Amino acid sequence: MIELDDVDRRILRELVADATQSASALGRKLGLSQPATWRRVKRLYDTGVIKGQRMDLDREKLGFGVSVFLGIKLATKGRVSLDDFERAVSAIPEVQSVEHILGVYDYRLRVVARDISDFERVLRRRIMTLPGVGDVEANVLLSEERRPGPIG
Amino acid sequence: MIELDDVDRRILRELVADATQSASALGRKLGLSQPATWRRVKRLYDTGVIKGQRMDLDREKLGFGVSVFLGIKLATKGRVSLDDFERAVSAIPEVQSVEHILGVYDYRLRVVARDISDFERVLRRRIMTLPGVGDVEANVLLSEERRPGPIG
DNA sequence: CTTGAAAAGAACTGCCT
DNA sequence: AGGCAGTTCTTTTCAAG
Repeated sequence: MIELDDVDRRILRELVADATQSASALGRKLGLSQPATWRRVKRLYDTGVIKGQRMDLDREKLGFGVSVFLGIKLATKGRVSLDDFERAVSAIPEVQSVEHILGVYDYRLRVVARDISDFERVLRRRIMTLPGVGDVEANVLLSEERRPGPIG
Repeated sequence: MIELDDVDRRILRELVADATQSASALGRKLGLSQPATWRRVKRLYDTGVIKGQRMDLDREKLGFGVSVFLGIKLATKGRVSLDDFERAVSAIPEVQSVEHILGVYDYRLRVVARDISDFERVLRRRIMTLPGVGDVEANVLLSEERRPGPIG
């Protein structure tokens, strides 16, 4: 874990709100010069606090209007089973995220599809044929809100 | 839904892999000039296919090593109940995402905390006191893999 | 930390094919 | 659509206080 001062946290909060602003614009808000701000941002990248930047795409405009969350229980849960499952699931392009979890289910997948019948195809041909799959629970995404989350 | 040609899809695939690359670097890979590439990227922003860029922070390095997914059923489900719930949940800083879903649960929350006892505090003081909360299911995140998802 | 400056590169504009 | 040339802005790295 990395020690951050108050200025670093304000920088992170600003960048989470708008990732595209320049070091000089950022410095103006914080009362810092452009080089000082730039060095701090670079340090946040170098220490790994900032892992990078992700494109935020509109999946609906790309023709993928359906997102479904799947909770999956494995029938067998040895180390090999987990590795096999993860390797197989990584080959499915419709899977947007794979979360290994501890609780009622073993994995949570976020799957996107063009429509419900396209989702049925993915479910039957891709998901249900994954190695070791047991119970599957599905929840269809209606709407979502992303929030910045705590910084410090 | 928006019509994209093959070049646009290659641009999106490149940008999903690395959101920070410049228009000239992108153009070199595609055999396009810098202005031509830039105009295409701008058009992807203007049409809303690219919604923006998000900072990808390392929550562990920020001291928030615990992520938990909560499935929540509401006891009462009128329109007012949903609005009340969403408004109240938006005021909790530890909540990273709020997903309104259709299925076994009504909402799925992603909650981050410093450790398990910190998570217990959030759960008891913040989550369980939300208006209309019925059943709650919890899954602790062990590891996750994000994948690009389908473009076209 | 600051200011100032300089060089490189990226973003943006207008014009022409 | 795409390319070329040019302008403006940001990034990145200095030196000096």
